[in-house]
Amino acid sequence: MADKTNQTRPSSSLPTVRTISALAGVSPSTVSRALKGDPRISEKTRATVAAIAQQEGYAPNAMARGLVTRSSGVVGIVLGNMENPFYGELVERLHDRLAEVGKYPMLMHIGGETLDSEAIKPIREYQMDGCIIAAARLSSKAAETCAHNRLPMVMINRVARIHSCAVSCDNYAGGVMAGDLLIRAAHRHIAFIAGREDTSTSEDRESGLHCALRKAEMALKGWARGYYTYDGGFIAAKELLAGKPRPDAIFAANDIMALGAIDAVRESGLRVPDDVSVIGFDDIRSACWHNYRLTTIAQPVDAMVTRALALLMERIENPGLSGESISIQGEIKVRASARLPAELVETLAPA
Amino acid sequence: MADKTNQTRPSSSLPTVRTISALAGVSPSTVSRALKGDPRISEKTRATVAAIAQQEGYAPNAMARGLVTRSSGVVGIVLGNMENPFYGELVERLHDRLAEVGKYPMLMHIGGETLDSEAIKPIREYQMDGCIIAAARLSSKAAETCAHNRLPMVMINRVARIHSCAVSCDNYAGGVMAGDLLIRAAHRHIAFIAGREDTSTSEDRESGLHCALRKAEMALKGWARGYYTYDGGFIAAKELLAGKPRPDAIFAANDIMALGAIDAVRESGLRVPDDVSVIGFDDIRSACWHNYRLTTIAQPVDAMVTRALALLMERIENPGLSGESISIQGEIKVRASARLPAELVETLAPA
DNA sequence: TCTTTTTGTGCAATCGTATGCATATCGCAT
DNA sequence: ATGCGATATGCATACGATTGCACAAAAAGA
Repeated sequence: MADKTNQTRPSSSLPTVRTISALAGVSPSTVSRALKGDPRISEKTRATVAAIAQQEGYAPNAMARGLVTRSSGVVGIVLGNMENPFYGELVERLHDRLAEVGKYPMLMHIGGETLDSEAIKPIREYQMDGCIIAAARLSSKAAETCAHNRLPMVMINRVARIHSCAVSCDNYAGGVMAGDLLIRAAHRHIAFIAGREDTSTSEDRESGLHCALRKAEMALKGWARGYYTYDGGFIAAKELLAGKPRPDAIFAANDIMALGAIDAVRESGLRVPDDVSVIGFDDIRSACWHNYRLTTIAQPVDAMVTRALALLMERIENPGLSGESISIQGEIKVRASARLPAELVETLAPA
Repeated sequence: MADKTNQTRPSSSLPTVRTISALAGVSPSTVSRALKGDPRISEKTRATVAAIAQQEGYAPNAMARGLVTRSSGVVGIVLGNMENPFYGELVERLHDRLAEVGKYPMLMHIGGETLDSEAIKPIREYQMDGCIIAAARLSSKAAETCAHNRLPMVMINRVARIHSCAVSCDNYAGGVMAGDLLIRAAHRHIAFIAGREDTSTSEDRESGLHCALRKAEMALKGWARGYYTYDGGFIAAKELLAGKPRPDAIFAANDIMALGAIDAVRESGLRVPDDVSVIGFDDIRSACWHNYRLTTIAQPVDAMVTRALALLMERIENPGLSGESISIQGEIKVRASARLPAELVETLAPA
């Protein structure tokens, strides 16, 4: 009489709760409860079920589970252009942290100019639990889309303009640090290389620089857009170096532009930092390559990822929570691409 | 009497086939068929249903669909260490191509030394349709796991040692090209910087180099391991340069090691390519930075991705297909980091 | 011995979509 | 009028796990 409920599937299929329940002589519901540690199940049953599940190589079907629990366990990661290796590093850590809380990352890439509905289709189809937006550009649009779908979302490396969550490095403070260092090193003609239009990261870093300049009663002596790319930074620096007076320091809104700027300075027959100091932002791996030794503001990636996921998880559990912005202080990494202030030189000299 | 089947859900929930079917006055099955273009549904009905679905912002639930079709639409991408920006570029294109065929990428990262069961859990839980392995290391283990789960899989940038699919650049031919170029440029002391242990990419590139050397009746004059990292390449090059006779050319198994090598050469007070030529492999973005202008073998990433996905899709549709290895010819990018052969110089001189 | 409580399991419905099969409707030839 | 093939649609079930509720068995109390 148990034939109907206990029929085991042909062994070609993967084991299901029913396979396990039949083998353990209990009901499917007991198997389900035992496997997730429901306290109502006796220790003995739990052990039996666990052993059989292990032996049969059972893995619960996430789709079936998601269907009934209304939680897919999938978190979307929206990425823009991957030219900047910073995002690769970010993704790597996001993945690892997500895995710790049992979520899995599905990649979404918005490469082009537009955020078409095609790109965000998976967030609805897969009933994503939440979304992390790590694209500097188009992130407001992506955020709107998430909000519209009532999807918990947190932006990373971007401040919230609309009602939403965001975690970023304190870009303004970073800009101030960079500016201060340059000013203390007696630079008089400081220029800035901006990222793409409408990116708060670039704007805030620039504002910080302006703040530092203002305190020293100085003004920005050059400005060019580098579009967050190496080539953009190179061209922007070339342009700045052709200006009069020629800048003696360049602060770029991110590291790859700064590296491009260093190469431009050198190609112009000038030396870094003797003739022109260069400071970047991010502290990507290549920033500490021997050829560059880029002084830069390091983004606290670990802390940012940790806080971002905390915010996200809170909102997945409680969708009613309101938006929250966190900005974390970065750390200036003093390397060789920027001239040192006299007082620092003295400190370091004895070594 | 239609109350039971036609009850619309509270508007807080997302629309489902039933919502649409109630609004369109047809059955859920008709909605399902209409939306996926089943020819049995009349044009009129299809139009009505499509319009309502559009208006209600309906998106089919991928989990429910996956449950019944036994196909999740999810393809796993197994990544190793992301230090090499090559993988970032690869992932970007993989995503875009997958989207074209209606598959979505879920990231799996195997950072550590071991490929623990935790890392591959999602492939079973999410009933992935297939898997792309883009990790140089541990890929055999990952492949074994896939095979064990009867999961269609293709390795990329890695040749198949076991019964499975793989798409790679023709690493051997690339090694030959690099070797030939160096030999034709009259280099006499050629050294090699290897990647990590047990990676076919590194071994095949080295074999190609050896082949070229043999043809010219020469022998390798230096060998060091660079572990596929910038620092590794730097240290390896330092070591090679300290050897006697000092190499006048270095071929590194990938670009970041080559960049490290260039920096090491320069830090040793030597010039590239005047004193030492350097050739890399991959053609990552930073290879064409002005400071390096690295001569390298460009991997045909687009073609590799295209072929890899074709293989994968074939095997998703027909799991019985046997393993297949594809290797695609790379292209040598002649830049400034390697001295040019006399005949090439003449060709280029007039320009 | 008979309740009452506690503890452990099972039943059955549910999530949203897909699909084999039955059926209704129509046109058209017999 | 009857039968037949097309064409278009609905019914019912399956996919696999979860969970509210009912219920059985054992333990505790009267």
